Amino acid sequence: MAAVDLTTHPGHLARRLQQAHYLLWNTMVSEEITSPQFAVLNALVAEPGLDQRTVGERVGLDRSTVAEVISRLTRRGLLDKVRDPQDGRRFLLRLTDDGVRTHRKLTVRTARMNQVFLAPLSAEEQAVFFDLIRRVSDAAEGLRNPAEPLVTQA
Amino acid sequence: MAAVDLTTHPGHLARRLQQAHYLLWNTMVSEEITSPQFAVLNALVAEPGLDQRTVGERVGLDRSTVAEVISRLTRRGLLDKVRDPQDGRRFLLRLTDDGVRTHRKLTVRTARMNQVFLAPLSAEEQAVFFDLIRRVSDAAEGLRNPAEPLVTQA
DNA sequence: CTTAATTAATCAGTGCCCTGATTAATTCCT
DNA sequence: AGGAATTAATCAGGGCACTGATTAATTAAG
Repeated sequence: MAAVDLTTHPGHLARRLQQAHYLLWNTMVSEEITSPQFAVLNALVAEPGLDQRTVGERVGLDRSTVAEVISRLTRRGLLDKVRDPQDGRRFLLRLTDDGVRTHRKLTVRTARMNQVFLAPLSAEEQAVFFDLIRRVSDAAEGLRNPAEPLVTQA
Repeated sequence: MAAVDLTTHPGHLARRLQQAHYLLWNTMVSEEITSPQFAVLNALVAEPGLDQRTVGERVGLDRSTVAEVISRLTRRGLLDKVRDPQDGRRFLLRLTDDGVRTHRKLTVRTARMNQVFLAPLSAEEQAVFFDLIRRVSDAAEGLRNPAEPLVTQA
């Protein structure tokens, strides 16, 4: 008697969009390496020697999740982890040769998948799609981290 | 040397969007009931007495996930599960009074949250946002379930 | 210099999401 | 009617995502 139309709820749509992407990734890119794992590989191609926390920051993974993803990639021999001699809390991360090869291979497939995924939209629509999603995400992210919590005292 | 810009990858954006939504939901709607759980409650407000599989279909959850979500809602006393006398494989699902109350309460908060979430977009942009995401999701969904798998023989 | 605050990483706990295999009930076909 | 396919639900197993608590190393402050 008071049910709501979920197709007008951005959260519901976001979840469906991600599910759709997950499926397509699985069939067109890889069943072994997931999209977040690829994101980590990519971050380390761009900036070899990052520590775990920073990688998480780059790709949008929290400390716990990034630890799990990295442990899987390490287990598969795609990246190496060495203690930072300058700061014993950190581990420095670096792709192995196999990791670099894997990243290269998946980069190609990912590009193809993105084309298929976005095929229902025209080029202009794709640009709008990116812009709108980015703006909404960034704004929500901003609510989370109040840039500078101005004087919060009585 | 060949890193890719993830902000042009729809999958990456979809994941970030969902994370942003998750955070906002947690702070503005509920820390107990999740968005998928609300979706299930909502489906049962609309159509009391659905079975588990159909609920999953309505809200976009696969058989395993819907089972987990329903078991949590049952544990919290928000819904009842009774074996269908007509078909002993099915369980018929129905909200408890508490479930109905919870749904009503969260509906209000969810509406507020959606406003905040979409605030960075104008009304027209919001409409476009929904349209584009729906079209991409539906198309990808379609790739998954070939409507009628026309003669697939040699 | 030594204690206190901070920071990187890990761990425990909860929940979502998918696949492939299994079990139990029903339906279809001969 | 009786065996074969189908179907609803469950289970096992892997992966993503978040929070709160803990541990170890570093930095800041007295």
